[in-house]
Amino acid sequence: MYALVDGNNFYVSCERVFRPDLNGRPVVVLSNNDGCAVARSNEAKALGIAMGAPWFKIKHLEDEAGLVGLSANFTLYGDMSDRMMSLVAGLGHQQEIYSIDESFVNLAGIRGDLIKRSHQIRRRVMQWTGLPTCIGIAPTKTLAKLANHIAKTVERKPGVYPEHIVGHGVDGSLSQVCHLGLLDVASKQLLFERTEVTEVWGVGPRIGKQLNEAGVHTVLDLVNLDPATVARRWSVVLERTVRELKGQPCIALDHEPPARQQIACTRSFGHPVTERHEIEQAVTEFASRAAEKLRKQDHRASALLTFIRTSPFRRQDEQYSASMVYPLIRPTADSTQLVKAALTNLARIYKPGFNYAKAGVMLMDLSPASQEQLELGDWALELNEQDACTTSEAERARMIVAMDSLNQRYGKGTVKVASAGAHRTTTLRPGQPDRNQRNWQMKQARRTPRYTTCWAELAVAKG
DNA sequence: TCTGGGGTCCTAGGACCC
DNA sequence: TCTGGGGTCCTAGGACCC
Repeated sequence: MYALVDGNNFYVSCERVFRPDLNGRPVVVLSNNDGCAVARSNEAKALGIAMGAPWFKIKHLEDEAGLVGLSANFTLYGDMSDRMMSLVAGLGHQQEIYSIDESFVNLAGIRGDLIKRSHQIRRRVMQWTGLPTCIGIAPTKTLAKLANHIAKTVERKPGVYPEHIVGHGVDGSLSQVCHLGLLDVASKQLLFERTEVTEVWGVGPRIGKQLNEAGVHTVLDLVNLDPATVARRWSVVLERTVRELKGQPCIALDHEPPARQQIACTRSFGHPVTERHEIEQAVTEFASRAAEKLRKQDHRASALLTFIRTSPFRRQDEQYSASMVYPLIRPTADSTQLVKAALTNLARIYKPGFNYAKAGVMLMDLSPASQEQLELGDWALELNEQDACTTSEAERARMIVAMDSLNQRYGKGTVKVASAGAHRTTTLRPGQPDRNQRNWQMKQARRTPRYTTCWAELAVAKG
């Protein structure tokens, strides 16, 4: 049995903990540059504000309906999330943190009344963090998500589900806590019949539309499909969803999720940017931050992608979008090298005369640092005096660690890479590179010699 | 002149999630 | 004027090899 616990209107609830005056009012939390709504209070949802609605289109509701728009504070939400997650973990023995506001909990081996236990956890989270939550319980993760949806809907929209099933009062009702495992077949069928198929985890707008066209409108319709047919007509992914809805677990709990396979840092500018140096500045920042995330998970990257693009929303503008991958022969987490790579890419794809709206840096082909250490050792042996940098590998490593801890302590961007000198070398990394690296190497060989950078230009930017 | 078939790897693109 | 920022997984098709 699995539980899915999630925070209601999470970002808005976090804000309300410190701004109780916002209770009962329509509130949205806005993305970077106050671009669009990424969280909505129930009151804001009732106004018909969609997820992702651009602020400039809903701003008029400030005057008309008392709507409050808040700029996001993701650091705060992250902290609140950590506290919530540690409390929720007490619900069972294993927890998978699925997103900033959601976690699955494995309830195997937990005896006693799961509903009472869930309500206790909800009360504790509320008492200790001020965050409201809902909990769905079921034999599979997909069903637990569905149960959670039902728990929220019962609370928010009375009348959607038959009253004789969802009940009233706290412990006997499906509001806030919904345990599908305890319901009889007929009741479940009724709930499924009243739930749109697009509410199912794994069914997005596209597949939803296709299902509708095939006459599948409700969860009940989907459950009743034959999995083999679904696999043939749609995909093995949707087949898994159908099986999970039937109660057959196909998606396991990841209580120790694997390290990220890629790391991205991208932003919209908020206003059209044409100046090359402005984009260079942004790309430098993105590469540095991505590198920090990379070191935090103790990995190295073997490739870096830089992209820039104009805004598809500005129809009157000529559109341009380009990206380029920079292969790193020796996997690295060194900010200087990564910034250098990002800027080299940028120089190749940047074209003057366009109104740029967005840029980003992605690190790819990540591998654990431990593996890298060995390779680093081998590589260092091959360095001859000509190739050697002014600082040693060990010094560089110490500097990176110092940089990260300063940034962590005094805030993002306290210390950053300002510029980098490049020294051409042609040393190739020995050992057995994996397939991707070999591929990168081949491409690299056709393109440019490798750059090694020095740490002489590390600059303190703030304070 | 006739022009296989199976396997693997890689990439791009599409779908989904929050 | 102003339209988020992350991620994952799967599949189809091309390139290449034997």
